[in-house]
Amino acid sequence: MSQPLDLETSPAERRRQKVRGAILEAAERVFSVEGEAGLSIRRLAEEIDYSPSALYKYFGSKEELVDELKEAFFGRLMESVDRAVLETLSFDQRVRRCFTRYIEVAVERPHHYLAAFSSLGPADADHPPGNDWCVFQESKKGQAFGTVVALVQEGQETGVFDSRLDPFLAAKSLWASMHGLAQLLIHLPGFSAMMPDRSRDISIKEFTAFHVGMMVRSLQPGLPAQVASECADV
Amino acid sequence: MSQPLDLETSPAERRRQKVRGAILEAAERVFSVEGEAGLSIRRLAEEIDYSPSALYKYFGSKEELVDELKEAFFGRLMESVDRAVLETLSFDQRVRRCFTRYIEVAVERPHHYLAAFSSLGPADADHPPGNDWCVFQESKKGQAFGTVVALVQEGQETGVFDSRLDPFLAAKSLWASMHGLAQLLIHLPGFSAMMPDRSRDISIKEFTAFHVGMMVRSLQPGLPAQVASECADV
DNA sequence: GCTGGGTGTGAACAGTGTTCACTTTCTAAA
DNA sequence: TTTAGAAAGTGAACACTGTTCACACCCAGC
Repeated sequence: MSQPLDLETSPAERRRQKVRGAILEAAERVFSVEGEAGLSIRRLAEEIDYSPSALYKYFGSKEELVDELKEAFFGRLMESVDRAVLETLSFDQRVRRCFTRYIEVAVERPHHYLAAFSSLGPADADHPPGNDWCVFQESKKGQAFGTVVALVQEGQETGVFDSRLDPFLAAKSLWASMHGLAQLLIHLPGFSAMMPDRSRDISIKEFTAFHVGMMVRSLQPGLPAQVASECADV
Repeated sequence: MSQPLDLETSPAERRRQKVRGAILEAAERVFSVEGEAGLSIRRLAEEIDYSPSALYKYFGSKEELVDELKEAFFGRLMESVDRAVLETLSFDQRVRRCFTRYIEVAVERPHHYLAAFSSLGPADADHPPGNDWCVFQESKKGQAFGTVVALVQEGQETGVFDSRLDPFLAAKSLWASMHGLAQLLIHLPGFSAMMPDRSRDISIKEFTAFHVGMMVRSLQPGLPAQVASECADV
């Protein structure tokens, strides 16, 4: 799209990238609206006026193509969260903004978000043990997670978060809570509004603020000892 | 299976239910291991020695069949959680047990859990507004949710939970947190074990306990006023 | 100009869910 | 008991899907 037209590449290569880009662009367009279900090789081929088999000269498989969309989405997600971290706000506001952004991006592009987390299905059963953390840390998912860990640690150093909590465990817990809300907001239409008394409607924005508030509460110090110890002790 | 052989039904009807049961049984068997992806009408037909088209005399579509599996799963999930609520334990233990069970059941049958929450996809865009809560409350999902609301209210009445929190909002937040952990545990193999220092491995059980602990923390009273108000105020 | 490798294509394969005309089987009424 | 009709079961087909492969094409480098 706005790539700094590489002068090193040959015309043939540039032409190839042009077609590749067109495929990805069409895929992105379809995927945004209909998700992976509505994305078929034949439809994509039709959309860019090529034969279905031509696409296999550019992508090894449909999965490979979709993976590229997911990767690009992760980039946007991380960038959006990181931007929130860098804003000059109070720590409390920064934390809240960070979590809120995550939810916002997920809800804005529901198909992307869902696909991104359905990649590693239960199909690959028992994963190869060992350098899980290493490969994770280098991925975009891992980088985003690192941001959360740093945020927790900052809070602990300044005393607004309970320093007895393991920052990594806490970050994973926070991630789970965020992920859960994003999933429910996407899958259950009207999840946020769903209330027994109809007196007031609760928007996604409002419920997200509440949920983020609960997440922040869970990190705060000054709780009765008997409970706090049970929680911190894994 | 162990249905109290209804004497009211005709032999034909009983025979029909037998075949229907065989289909569901085969479907359950395949679905448990391979999920919806591995479940095909033709394969199911093969497994019960019928022709593929015969299944359509028992189920309107594949989706209808899978829905029945999901519904049955929800029954087991709710039953399992309800059993935890009824155990004679301290309130704190009861709450923890309840949430933990939810995660356990989800992880035990990952394909069922995932399918159960991918039913209402973003496909049905803007849902018909109105009696959301009513239809929800009557569903099995809704009943399970009601259990959580009651639990929160009990905690508030006995003073262990912050009474300023809206019990319905809190319950939804808790549900989101549970759901998120279940999803991540299923989708990201080794999510619980994933830690930077390899000194100790963290099992699913251990991390679940920690996460549930965080959830309980978020409900507790006695927090600094300025934060608590922000949280309670949606 | 020729040659070779990358580009594009149509046909085909093995799947999928689903439908439909058709036969068989069993049930219930005459 | 015979018979009409509903229910059960079937094979072939339709419209899809992802993917492969032999073939034609076109364009760059010799």
